[in-house]
Amino acid sequence: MLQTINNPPIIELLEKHGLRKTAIRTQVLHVFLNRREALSHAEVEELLKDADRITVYRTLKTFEDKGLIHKAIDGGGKTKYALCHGGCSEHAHHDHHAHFHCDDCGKTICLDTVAAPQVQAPGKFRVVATHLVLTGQCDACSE
Amino acid sequence: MLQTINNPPIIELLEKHGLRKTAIRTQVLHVFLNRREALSHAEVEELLKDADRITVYRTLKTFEDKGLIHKAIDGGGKTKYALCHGGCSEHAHHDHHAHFHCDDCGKTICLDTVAAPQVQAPGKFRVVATHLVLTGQCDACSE
DNA sequence: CAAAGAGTGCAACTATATTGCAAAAACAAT
DNA sequence: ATTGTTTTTGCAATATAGTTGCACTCTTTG
Repeated sequence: MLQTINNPPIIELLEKHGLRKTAIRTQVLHVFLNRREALSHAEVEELLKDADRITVYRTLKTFEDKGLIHKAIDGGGKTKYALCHGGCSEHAHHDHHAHFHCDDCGKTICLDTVAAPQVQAPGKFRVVATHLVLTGQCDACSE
Repeated sequence: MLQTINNPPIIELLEKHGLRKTAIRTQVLHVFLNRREALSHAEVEELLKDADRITVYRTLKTFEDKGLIHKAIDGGGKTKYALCHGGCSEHAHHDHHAHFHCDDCGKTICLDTVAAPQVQAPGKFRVVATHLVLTGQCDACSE
C-alpha cells in the first residue's frame, strides 16, 4: 500500500491548491519534485509501482486542472507533465518557457530561461498562447 | 475499390520522391492538396472510406519519411500531418513555419508566414529544430 | 468520531498505433 | 503483352494510451 508522504513542501503545495492530502498525490508530487524532466503517465506509473493506473491518470488530470503541473508539448506521441512554478492556478496556466525534447534519450525538459516569443498571427487568427519546442540533444546526451 | 487518381501534380509529387503510383497514395495526396489544415490519421481515414486503416498509417509514415508531408506539432493528443513545401526530402525536413491550433474547432493550420525563431539554448543543449505552436481561435472561429 | 463529500480501485471500453505474413499490384526487362 | 522481381496492400493479432461508471474507502469538517 502507498503511504502518504509527510513532507512540508509537498503538503503545502496540496493545501495551497485546495487538494486533499492523499497517499497517491503526495507520492506523485514527490516524483515530480525529484525529477527535472517532464514525465508521462507511464513513467509516473513505473516509478510508483503500487499505484493504480487509472488513479494516476486522474491525479495528473487533477493536478493540471488545479495548476500544479502543466502539459509539456514535445511533439512525441505521449502527454507529458512538468511542475508549474508559482503563478499557475486553477484558472490559468502561465508557463511561457520553452520545452526541450531530446531526440536521443526522449526526455523533455523545461527551459525556464528560454521564453516563447510574442508573435503576430496573420489575418483573423487570435493567439491565446504560444509554445516553443526545441528538439535536438540535451545536455546529458551531447557530451 | 479505390481508384488511382491520374492528376499530373499528384503523379509528379510521387515520382519526384521515388514512390510508386498506387490508388491509396494518390487518394491520400489528393486529400492533402484539397485541405488547408493538417490532418490526423483518423481524418484521412474518414475522408477515404474504402481505404484500409493500416495502409493509411503506412502511407502517412512513408510520405513523412520521403519528405512529402511533415508532422504538425499542435499539443493535441493526435499526430497530424501537413503537406511539405518544396525543400523537404528523404533526408531532412525543412519546415520552419509555425503551426496554429484552434481551441474551438480543433484544426491545425500551417502559418507559412510565421517563422519559428532562432533560439539559443542554455549550456550544452544542442538545438537541431525549433517548433512554434500558437493556440487560440483560428480565422474561421474568431468571426 | 460520525457524516458528508472527495478520492480510489476495479472492470470494461474506446482510441491510437505497430508488426508479421500472405496475396495483390507496380514496375522493369524482355 | 508476358514474365519475374520487388513493393505495397489487407487482414489478423497485438501493443500502447486514455476514458467512464460504479461501489468502496479515505479525508475532512463540525
